[in-house]
Amino acid sequence: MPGKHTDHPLADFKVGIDNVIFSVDTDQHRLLVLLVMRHEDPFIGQWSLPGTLVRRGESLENASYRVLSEKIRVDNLYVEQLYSFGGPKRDPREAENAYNVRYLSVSYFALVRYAEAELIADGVSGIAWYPLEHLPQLAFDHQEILTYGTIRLRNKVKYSPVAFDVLPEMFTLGDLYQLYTTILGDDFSDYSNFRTRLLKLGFLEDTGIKTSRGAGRPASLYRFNSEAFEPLKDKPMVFV
Amino acid sequence: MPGKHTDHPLADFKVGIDNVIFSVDTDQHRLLVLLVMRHEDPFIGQWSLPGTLVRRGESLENASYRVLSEKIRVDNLYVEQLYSFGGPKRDPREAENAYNVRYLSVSYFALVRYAEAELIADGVSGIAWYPLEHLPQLAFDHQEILTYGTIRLRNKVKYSPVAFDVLPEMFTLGDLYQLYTTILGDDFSDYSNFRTRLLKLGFLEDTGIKTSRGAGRPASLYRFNSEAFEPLKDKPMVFV
DNA sequence: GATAGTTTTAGTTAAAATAACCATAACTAT
DNA sequence: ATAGTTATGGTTATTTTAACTAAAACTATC
Repeated sequence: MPGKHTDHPLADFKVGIDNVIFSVDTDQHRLLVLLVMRHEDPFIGQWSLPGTLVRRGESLENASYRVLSEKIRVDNLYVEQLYSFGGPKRDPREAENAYNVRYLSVSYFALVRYAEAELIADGVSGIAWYPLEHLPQLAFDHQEILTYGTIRLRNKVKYSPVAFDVLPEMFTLGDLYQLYTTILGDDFSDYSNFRTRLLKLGFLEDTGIKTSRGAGRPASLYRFNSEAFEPLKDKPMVFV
Repeated sequence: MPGKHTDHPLADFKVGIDNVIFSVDTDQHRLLVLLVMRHEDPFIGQWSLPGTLVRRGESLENASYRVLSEKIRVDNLYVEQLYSFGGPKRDPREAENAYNVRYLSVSYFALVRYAEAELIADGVSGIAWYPLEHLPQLAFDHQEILTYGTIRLRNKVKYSPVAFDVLPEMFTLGDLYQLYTTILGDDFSDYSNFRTRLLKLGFLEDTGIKTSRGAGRPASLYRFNSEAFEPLKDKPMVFV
């Protein structure tokens, strides 16, 4: 029953998923995004965000997770939907098919633990972490999606405790500070003030265990207490 | 070329737009959402968010705006994309068609100026502003979309100057305060502190014009200066 | 094994922001 | 004239922030 009481034909869509998967290499102080090489047209030979088309009976979230789990093995991650890009002419395949099927992309944003993430090389597909400052040319409108994802990442990390999803169970305040400076830039806060502020919030438990990594005084290992964070979840924990 | 080197059939989609259109009736101190009565199956006779299916050649934004402008006449508004709901089984029509076409909804969020918004009655369709506290049962998953939109509205109004998109050119600080309390609740700030805080930010210009509305001392009319706001746009103007 | 270098920890202090008030001005209604 | 009402312009104590300072506890080196 297309058209109803009007005569405007409806558009037919394929729906794709594109994942903006970030990780933070704190050792090298780099913010990374996962890219895959395209092996088919359009944009063959170009880097792109890992994506797929949604299958029958598959939810958007599942499609997003399927692509992610095909590319990397990881246990600790944070995922949320980002934005939908669906204008006509955004995908060159639209011109090729007789029925004018359109391609809508629902993008997802993920942050994964770098040290733990293992890239799955299937022998064919190129796949790599790229630092945000040295990106290759991207296929489709993926640069736009990535830019949008980067803004979302910076906001997320400022206002919600996603950092603890990608840190190990126990971490030093230095680790945490490294994570924040890598994502937000070096000038966002003094380390000493960052410490006192976070400790005063009261959701970081000192385990008492000390760890020594190279030079300097050993640091205490802390644990994130999600129950203690609960009452604070509406307050902005702004670090700017 | 469905399937490529796998044999998983892709899903075919129709894409719909659903608009969560808010307005604020400051006189009655109510937050309103625009609902329309459905005149066809499924969910015939139930209230729903104003929506449509995307036509050939039409962008998502245009489809959203088309529905909005079919329902109300308004000049001043703020619009942004909200979220996409696309799981299988979210629309009963999916079961009815032979090809298992799925229905994905891209929702948009809008805030319009209440005093100016004129509902377009076409003689058939029921259309009404409903206060958020007294909602009827909604069709589809529209209650979920609306809940999501409400959260977004509260965040938007706290962190960005959307309020000035729906206030008249000139307004009193009392008008502004009314708008904020209606959206965020009465306990978010003392009026006096709200005043001093906003005035210190420096993007409100006192026109010097006084207006008297009923009892009390006449109030100054202010104007929003968007250039003066520009450098502040990254800072959270948190009112909690 | 003394010393320099490094990193964590634990402060201090001045300035700024916040929350809770209070007082007066300038109007309307009685 | 007087009471009621709303806008305006404060004050004050308390917190929060930003910029430093200093000591503690280790490693590496001479």
